Amino acid sequence: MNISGAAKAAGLPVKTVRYYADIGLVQPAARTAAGYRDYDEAAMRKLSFVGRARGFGFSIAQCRELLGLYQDEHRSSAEVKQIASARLEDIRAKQRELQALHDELEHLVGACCGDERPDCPIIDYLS
Amino acid sequence: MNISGAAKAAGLPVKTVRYYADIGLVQPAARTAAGYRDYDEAAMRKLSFVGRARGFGFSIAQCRELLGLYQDEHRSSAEVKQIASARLEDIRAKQRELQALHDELEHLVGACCGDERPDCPIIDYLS
DNA sequence: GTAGGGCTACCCCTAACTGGAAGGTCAAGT
DNA sequence: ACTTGACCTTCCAGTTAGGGGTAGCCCTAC
Repeated sequence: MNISGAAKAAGLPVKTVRYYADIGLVQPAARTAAGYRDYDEAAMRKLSFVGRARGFGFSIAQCRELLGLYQDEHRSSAEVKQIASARLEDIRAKQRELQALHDELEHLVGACCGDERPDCPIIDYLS
Repeated sequence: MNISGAAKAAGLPVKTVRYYADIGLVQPAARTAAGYRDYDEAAMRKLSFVGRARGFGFSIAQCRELLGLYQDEHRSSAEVKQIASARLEDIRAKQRELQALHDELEHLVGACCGDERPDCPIIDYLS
């Protein structure tokens, strides 16, 4: 399978798949005589795996780690769980931060009458 | 006031203040004979304003826009409210996205027993 | 006069791509 | 056989919002 086929199958942009090959995250199985990247079943499964993990917000480094575990017959589920748990805690921290921001900004937006006059509690608050 | 004084007053790193000057977001009032950036009251108020707006997650481009309104005697509060409302909607969208991610990942982490065995629902799900 | 700290510009680095240019390749149509 | 257009390659540059480090002035205090 050439790069556009593999990209389509994994639901990723071609540029991204090329990028993953460049950084050694997911290498094509081979190159054709003309130098085209050639993806086999296994490589395409890895692409999909990474695509899904990225969708979950795992970083490239974390994807590399997960991919190592994915390919490791002797992995323990504890290792995977630890990475996922850390990511879950990241998400919770981000949620708390966003909530505080949301509440404050909502308060400001609610206090601004939004008419023609230049008086604005949002500007006042930021000043 | 020199750059470190202005930075301290605005609660920003010196590098950041220099960066804001470089991109024309907040220019110093003048340069000394030696080429040092010189911040007056107005410039320092703008620095603080931007610092606070950045703390709210407004992008540099949005800060530029807000700063324009901040300095505009004839602004309407509606313009400001619109920018802040858009940002609020950004935050809400991000929150919804994070919540979905959180729930899914929490489910996966909960389903993983996390022991020595290689069987792992997280890996299974990503594959 | 010299030691120290502060200031300047300059360049490279980050994450994870994205866009574009220049050039080679492939398959279909004429 | 030739051409066209889509596809592939590599490489370079840019994105956000600065951070880190260096070399070389500058200013103040002792």
